[in-house]
Amino acid sequence: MRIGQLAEATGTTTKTLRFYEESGLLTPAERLASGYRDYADDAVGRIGFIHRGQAAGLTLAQIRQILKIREHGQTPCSHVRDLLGERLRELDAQIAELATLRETIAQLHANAAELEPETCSVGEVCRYV
Amino acid sequence: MRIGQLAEATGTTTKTLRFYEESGLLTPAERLASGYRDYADDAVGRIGFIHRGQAAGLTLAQIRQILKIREHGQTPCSHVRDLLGERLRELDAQIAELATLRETIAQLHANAAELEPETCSVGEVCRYV
DNA sequence: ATGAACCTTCCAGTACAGTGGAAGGTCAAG
DNA sequence: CTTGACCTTCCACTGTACTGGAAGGTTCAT
Repeated sequence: MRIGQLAEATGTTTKTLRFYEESGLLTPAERLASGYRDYADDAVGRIGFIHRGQAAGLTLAQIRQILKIREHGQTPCSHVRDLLGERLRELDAQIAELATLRETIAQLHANAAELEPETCSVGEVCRYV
Repeated sequence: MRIGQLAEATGTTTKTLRFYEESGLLTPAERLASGYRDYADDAVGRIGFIHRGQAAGLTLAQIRQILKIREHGQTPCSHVRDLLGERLRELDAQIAELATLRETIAQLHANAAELEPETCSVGEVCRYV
């Protein structure tokens, strides 16, 4: 399978696939006599895994770690469990932070809807913020 | 006031202040005979505004817009109101997205805590993701 | 034989908000 | 007079996940 076909099969671009190879997410593909990359069918599964990992909020660096462990013949299970747990804690923190920010902004916005521009003093930039 | 003193007074760094000037967030400071920047006292307030704007989740580009309007002698009130409203909508969308992602990951994590590594097939990278 | 569609490498750029470091100028204290 | 703290400019780099484009090679159909 050539790179364009693989890109189409996995819903991505040839640019991205070359970028993944360069980033160590894909093992360098075999080459045809022409120099074209020639992918085995299992590449589709590997790229699917990358996409699912991304959808689960893992970074490419984390996905690369998992793939490396798999390549060393080990099962990356406990590592994946840890990564997911970590990601869960991060998400909770992030959501809490955004919720606080949302309340702050909602307050500012409510003030901005109420106060009249005339009450702005010259010395400050904007009394709403 | 020299740049180091202003940095200390506002809880930032000289690097950042020069970066703000270059980015058009601060009007270029007066210079002493030595070439050193010499800030007026109101610079503290302006940098405070930048920080409050950031704390409200505005980007430097948005803060710059507000400051430009103020510099043109206009009151940026309605613009600020719009920016805050927009930011509020963005935040709501972002929080909803993260909440969905959180549930997906919580599910994966629960599976990962339950299933045994032996059930991993060789053909897939990781049955948890 | 020629044009389209595909592939190759390499270099550079995107957005965001800074940070790091080199090479050199200025000022006050000892 | 020199040391140290401070300042100047300029250039490059951080991290994330790609994207764009140039210059050139390959394959296949017409």
